[in-house]
Amino acid sequence: MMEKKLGRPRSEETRKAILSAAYEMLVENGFKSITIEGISERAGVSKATIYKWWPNKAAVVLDGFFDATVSMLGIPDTGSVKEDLFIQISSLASFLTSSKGKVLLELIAEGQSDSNVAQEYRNRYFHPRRLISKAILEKAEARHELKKDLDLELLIDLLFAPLFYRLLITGEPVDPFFIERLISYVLIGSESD
Amino acid sequence: MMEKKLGRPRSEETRKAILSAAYEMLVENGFKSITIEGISERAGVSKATIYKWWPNKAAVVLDGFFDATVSMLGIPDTGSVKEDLFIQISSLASFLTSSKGKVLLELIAEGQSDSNVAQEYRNRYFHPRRLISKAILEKAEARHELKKDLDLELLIDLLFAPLFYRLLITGEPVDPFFIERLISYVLIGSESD
Amino acid sequence: MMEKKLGRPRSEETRKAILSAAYEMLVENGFKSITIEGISERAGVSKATIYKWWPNKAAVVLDGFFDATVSMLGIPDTGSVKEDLFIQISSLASFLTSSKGKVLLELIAEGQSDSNVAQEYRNRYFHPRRLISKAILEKAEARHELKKDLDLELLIDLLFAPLFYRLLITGEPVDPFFIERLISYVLIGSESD
Amino acid sequence: MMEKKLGRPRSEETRKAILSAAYEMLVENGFKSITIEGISERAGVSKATIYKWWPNKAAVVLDGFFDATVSMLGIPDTGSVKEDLFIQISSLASFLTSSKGKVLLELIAEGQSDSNVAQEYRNRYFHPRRLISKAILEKAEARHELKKDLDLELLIDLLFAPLFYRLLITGEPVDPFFIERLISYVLIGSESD
DNA sequence: TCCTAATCGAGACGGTACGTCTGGTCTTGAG
DNA sequence: CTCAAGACCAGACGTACCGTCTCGATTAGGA
Repeated sequence: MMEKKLGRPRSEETRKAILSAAYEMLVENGFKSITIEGISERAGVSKATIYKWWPNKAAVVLDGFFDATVSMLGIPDTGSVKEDLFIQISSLASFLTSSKGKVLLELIAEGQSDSNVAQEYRNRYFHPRRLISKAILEKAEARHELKKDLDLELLIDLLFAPLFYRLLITGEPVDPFFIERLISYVLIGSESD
Repeated sequence: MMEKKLGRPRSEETRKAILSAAYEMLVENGFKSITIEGISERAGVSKATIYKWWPNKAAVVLDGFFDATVSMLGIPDTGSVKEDLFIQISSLASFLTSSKGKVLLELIAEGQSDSNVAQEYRNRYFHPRRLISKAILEKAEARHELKKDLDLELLIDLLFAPLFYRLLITGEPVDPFFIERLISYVLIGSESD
Repeated sequence: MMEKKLGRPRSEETRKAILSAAYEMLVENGFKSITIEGISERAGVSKATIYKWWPNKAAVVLDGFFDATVSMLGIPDTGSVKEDLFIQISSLASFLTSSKGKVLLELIAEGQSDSNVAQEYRNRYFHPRRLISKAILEKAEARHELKKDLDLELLIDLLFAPLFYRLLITGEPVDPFFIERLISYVLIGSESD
Repeated sequence: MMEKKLGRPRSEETRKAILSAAYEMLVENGFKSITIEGISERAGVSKATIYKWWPNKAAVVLDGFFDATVSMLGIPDTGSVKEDLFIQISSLASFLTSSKGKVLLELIAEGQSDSNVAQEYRNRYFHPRRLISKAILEKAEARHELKKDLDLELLIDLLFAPLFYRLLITGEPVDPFFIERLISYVLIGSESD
């Protein structure tokens, strides 16, 4: 019934050193420039140890990223959908446009050719945040701020997709004014009365 | 005053061989698996020749891709915005979900770490298509199908962003039913009267 | 005054398992292919245990070899030097050309870069056998089969060196006919009267 | 009929740099301590280039050794077999006991587990020298210094084997006095009259 | 029966070198 | 001047063993 733990236990210190090294290098020079050899050197750790616990570069880097990006994820609750959404979307936008957020975009890029990576950022990043958005909208629904029977999933897509569209594709700026207009427009069709 | 063209002229045959080789390999195994060495071998061309005319892998591959994807780009004109948009968005969606379209997503991914690539697909792919969308909406405006003073740029973002959001990030399906709901919802706030 | 033997005593079973594993692997695939890791696995023993008792690979392997090659070493005594020598040299030759003997040649090879190894095979293999050869020759001297005041050491070198010369260097065969001629020629200059 | 020589020709400079580096390291620290990586670094050459032209470490090192050890190989001709042999054997002995000669012993060692190596030193080193010994003995035969119908091959084995036997196995010294006695004893059975 | 001390297995770890691969540059001679 | 052929450097890849190191479980004799 009990799991046996034979042999020398895995060093937590080493694990952290690897993840920090990976994350630092990620922020400094971007995903593309990272090498396992570099991580190993920076972390003062043997390459073999890295390969022992992670199958490839993407896996280490993802772990490093999410290990460092454990955030609060509080649900804003001002009493107004618009404000709640503005808070959530703004904070996402300012993260994405920071140097740390750039990394997330690179991981999304990596996910196009590595489905494990895609799986990871969906589960570890997008899914939890989507639940929050949904909670915001459901509360608003309960307060009768919104029409009944709205397609909340579509609504969420409409609220978030443009941020990534601009950052990943068109390169247009994502500023508070844009977010303001975005929320306003998307919610027009959803207001009750 | 005239530019002199001394020596052996550049071989058009060679140029085409390189671009086709690049494109074929792109469709077959994806961007990541492409190597200049592979292209050189497949095209029966020296590596040095490739480097002579393109600065790096991404440049050749982009050229190969856009060289092969010269499409019609007709402006749909059914007399109904919804239908026009449905035609344009559907055809984009079916392209993006095809094996050739997958390549575009990979190029977008590549663009996250190589701004030249980003510049290229913006200018050669997205900009022309955006003009068409704008034309559709402006015609509709002229027909008074839409309210005056709409933020057309925002509208276009809202119509296209969700496709890429789903394909690049969430992995949710992009089917005709989704497109239908998307267009409907986005246009609610824009209809005149 | 007495040595204290505190703690758990060394396991004889383990010692044997290591030596047998080493010897088997030695005969199967040769010295070069042996790894401590392999021995440890095959013997069902921890690497650390091996390093506890032997300083390096060569030491274990040597022990394994000599542990398995404890031979009779009887002194032939037919009454005739030639025959006695023929018996001894032939049996050496047939050992050296067997798969087990090949190992001895590999150990000699190893001895060129590891003086401990050289020391070991000299003391544990060659010295005892040289004493026998000397005994044979001294008996013959006592029987007046040989001249007085012969340089027995030189004689022994001349009798054995060619075997190793052929096996280690020239690759020429070492067969009974060769041994016959060898002994005959070497003893010509040594016969009394 | 003509061999075509397409492409960039192999760099002679690079080839030499590799062989010298290999040889220097061989003499300095012995065969065991040599690494391809070390040679590559010392020669200022890419590892890939080394692997392009030589299949493994032994091959490079052998080439380096024989490239550096191109010797005169004159046939001594004093008119006396004993003296001729003494000259040849002495010069071999002093080579073998020098730091450069130690390398040859290490190559012989390597040859025990790599038959290509064995083949090489037989063809490139031992065979030519054996021909000289034979020439010396044949001249002596022609001068009637030696008996007719002697087994010259055996004679040569007896003259050279003890040197290697002592150096490779017993560790006994190989000095002029020993060589003197060796030659004298071996030739006793061969003198005419 | 408990205590003390050494041995042992399992296996993590920092290293070093392996032999391979690709990117990008350079050198030749033919066209 | 262009091109094919192909040699070359740089540097990361992922693997294999090395020899060292915990950790917990065993196994003796002595208290």
